[in-house]
Amino acid sequence: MDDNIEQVTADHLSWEEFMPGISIDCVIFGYHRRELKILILEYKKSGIFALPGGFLRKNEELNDAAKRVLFERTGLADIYLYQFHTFGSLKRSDTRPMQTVLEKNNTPFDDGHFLLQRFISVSYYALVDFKQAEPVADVLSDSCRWYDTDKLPQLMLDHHNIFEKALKHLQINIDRSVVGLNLLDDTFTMSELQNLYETILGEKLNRTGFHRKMMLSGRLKRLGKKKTGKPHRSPYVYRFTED
Amino acid sequence: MDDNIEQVTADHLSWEEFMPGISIDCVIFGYHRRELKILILEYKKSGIFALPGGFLRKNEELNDAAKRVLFERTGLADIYLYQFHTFGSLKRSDTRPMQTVLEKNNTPFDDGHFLLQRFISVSYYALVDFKQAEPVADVLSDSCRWYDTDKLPQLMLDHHNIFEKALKHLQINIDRSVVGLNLLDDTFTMSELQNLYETILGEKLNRTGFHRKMMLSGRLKRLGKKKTGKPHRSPYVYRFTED
DNA sequence: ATTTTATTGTCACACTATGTAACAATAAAA
DNA sequence: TTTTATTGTTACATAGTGTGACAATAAAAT
Repeated sequence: MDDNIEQVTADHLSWEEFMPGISIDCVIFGYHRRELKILILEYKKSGIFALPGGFLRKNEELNDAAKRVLFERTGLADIYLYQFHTFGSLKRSDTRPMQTVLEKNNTPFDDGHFLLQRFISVSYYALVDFKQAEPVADVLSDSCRWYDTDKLPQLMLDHHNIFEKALKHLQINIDRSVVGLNLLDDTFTMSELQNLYETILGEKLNRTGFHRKMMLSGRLKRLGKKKTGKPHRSPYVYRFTED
Repeated sequence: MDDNIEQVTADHLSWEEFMPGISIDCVIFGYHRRELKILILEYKKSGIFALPGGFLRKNEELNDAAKRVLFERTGLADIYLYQFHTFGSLKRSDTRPMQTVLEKNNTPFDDGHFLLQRFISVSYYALVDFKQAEPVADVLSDSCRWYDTDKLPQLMLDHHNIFEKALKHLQINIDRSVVGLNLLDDTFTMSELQNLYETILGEKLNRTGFHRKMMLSGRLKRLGKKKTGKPHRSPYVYRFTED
């Protein structure tokens, strides 16, 4: 990354590099200890929470812009990304939260400031390895942190709608091995995979049926046994085959 | 509609009413005589074909803009519309086709003309009653006509990609009764419904299995018998129940 | 009036997928 | 050696789907 938001905000003319009116928002999913998590930014001293986002450069592919946002917030490249919807409600035009953010940052602005436009948000969800990601706040933010999806703070504008729609798409796509591949460790037990499913779907699944379905799918390769140190039969570990 | 494109093109300042860089494209599906069709515009004297599209007014809901485009091209309101993807490839930035269109229309323009920007296209597909729609060309076009989806002309920019992605989404959504409801007459025979499925999916389906699945779905109400005037048993006619 | 024709509605059977309970295997603690 | 909790597997019932067979029928052909 040879540019960053700090340079951009320091020089208002730099906003000229971006397409006006188009923003990119990312629902970045991680998974740890039976909890589904997403990354949330907190703007400085404002108590305003938002999904990580960014803008589209005038000579940049739309999907590349989403990858760039991902990289800037997590340090990770080659992330699974899926564009699931574009949000264009007029309710998104409320500029008060962003005015508050700019004030708290002591950033001078007028009504025509780039960040105070109406934005159409092209939204992606991403699947990342919770352990590998290193969340980084942007210049306007104090923090970029993981939040359990069942304990989210109140989010700016329609960002909670965006999250809910992303989760619905994730639930529909759960049977693609890319979901387990990106949210779990490289190898895992059948119980760990079932726990992931149950967390994402928000419901208990039958153990026998789940086991059979996964084995018949042909997407899992059984490796050795795993020592759990617990007083019962030790489970096999599995890995996803490429598909 | 109290505005139209004629007024807009006559007065360059009117482009100020629209969000820059954002366009809306519609894949408008119809069905007639076992053929799936979409509406295609032909720009005046240029041999350039394109999907019907439009732009987003600064104070307009994104979905309302799509409805407006639909109404302008078909005269129909209350159409089934589904936003399926947003296209933002740099390949869309090639302004030569639109320059040709403007030249053929004897419209003076410079490099900064509204229509010669890079546009991000928010794309919808629509399902309309082929018999009720009355296709209307816009000012830049000679015609707005139905084309069989298996005999499409070469389309501008990435419009063929857009069509293909719309068709994939239609195929995935085919089991929602809204598809049959909007593409068939109010009442229909089982064969007519099966023909629609086969046309959309591009494959033959088993008659017995199709019949059974439809009846078990609970989405069909059997009405009376239909006189076909043909030398064999006459079929029942059905109607979709609301869901 | 009877037979022929093509299509429709339904049934029967096989096969697959899924929900559920039961039971044996097992690793470590008791 | 027994107990405990979890895992892997099997068995059976139920639901869904693919396929062929056959009777019902509306109008044309005889």
